[in-house]
Amino acid sequence: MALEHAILVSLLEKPGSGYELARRFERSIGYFWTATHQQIYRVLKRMESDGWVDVRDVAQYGRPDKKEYSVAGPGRAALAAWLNEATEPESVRHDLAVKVRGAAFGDPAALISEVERHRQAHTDRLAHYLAGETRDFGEPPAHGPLDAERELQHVVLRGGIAYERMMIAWLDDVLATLAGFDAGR
Amino acid sequence: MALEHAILVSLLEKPGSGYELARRFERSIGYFWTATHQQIYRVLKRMESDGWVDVRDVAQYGRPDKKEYSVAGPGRAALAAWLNEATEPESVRHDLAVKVRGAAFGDPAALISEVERHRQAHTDRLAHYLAGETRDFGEPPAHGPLDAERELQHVVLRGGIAYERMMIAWLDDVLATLAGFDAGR
DNA sequence: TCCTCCTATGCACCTCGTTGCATAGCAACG
DNA sequence: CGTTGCTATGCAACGAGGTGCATAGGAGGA
Repeated sequence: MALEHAILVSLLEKPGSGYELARRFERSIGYFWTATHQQIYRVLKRMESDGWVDVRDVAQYGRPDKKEYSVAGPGRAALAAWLNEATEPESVRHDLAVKVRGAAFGDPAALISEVERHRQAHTDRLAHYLAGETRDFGEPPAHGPLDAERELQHVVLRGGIAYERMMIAWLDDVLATLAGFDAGR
Repeated sequence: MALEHAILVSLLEKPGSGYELARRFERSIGYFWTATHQQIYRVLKRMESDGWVDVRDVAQYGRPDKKEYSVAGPGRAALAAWLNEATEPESVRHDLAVKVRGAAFGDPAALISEVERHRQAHTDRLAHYLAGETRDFGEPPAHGPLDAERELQHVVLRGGIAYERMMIAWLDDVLATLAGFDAGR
């Protein structure tokens, strides 16, 4: 389980509340690790009782108070230990691939609109990534070329961009294959 | 949940026992949808009681008897319904991406061997895919160019190949980034 | 003969993840 | 003043998924 480690990384990048973490998991972090607010609150409780994070009540004006979490020593140690631990690549799960193979036993042409829907979703996400790259990494950093945090965030984003481009190209391949059945009928 | 649909597709391609399905999920199907034998047996029971599949006891010599499952009418209908249903892209989970961003708060160089391990795994899998492609799709099919089942299996395999190539290229990008910190120190 | 391995099926338990719901403060709008 | 909507936290229940273990037939080797 890497959710607790993903939370540690996010809190090291910037301390915040459960609610703020949940919103980060809808954007940057969530592009390669998803979590709902329920999971996050539950795991934060456990991490707090394990001494991995510290909590601080923060009064806010114009909105409800919040609990701001930050990483404590044992949390840092746990993250360091996990980084040195060998983990297997996460299992891939593409329901669309199941559908494509299943289309052989139904109407392949009926799948075209579904594939196009997925293609659109990946195109949108790619545009979003590219906009984020220009915004956050377009200019060389003011504090020298060796800011590890920034460089590593950028290489992860480049991974997301490569993934979306690969998916769009593959979905075009799928569409061409499906169109071939139509034409050849 | 697509496990039941993945099982339906696999049984339509070829009827078999839970044990055989489990081994298929370790190879072809398992490249884009994973499942343990426990999940498979459990779901097969449910599918049987729902009338999605038929069972046939098969006596074997030199090994224990087995139950051979095949898809029944309601199962076919359920698959067709699912194919016409809009599903969201599965959420991606790359623990390595979490590690890469986490490396900013530890020793980036310590991550190199872990990244290289993953790169090797993806290289191995790519070689396996390419061998399978040559074996299964190298020759044009004897029964005409419009065998939908074969064509669709091939396009899914091409997706796997594209994924592995993308991952290898990205891992090289990560390694170059990590090496940059070492050199610049 | 015993040990190990492969085929084949299954139970019990536990964790992870999701859904639905509840509560509560405050802002903005009609 | 009521409704809607955003911030913020949390409980309860359920289903999916994974680990460990158990059983059982037969093959093959030490």
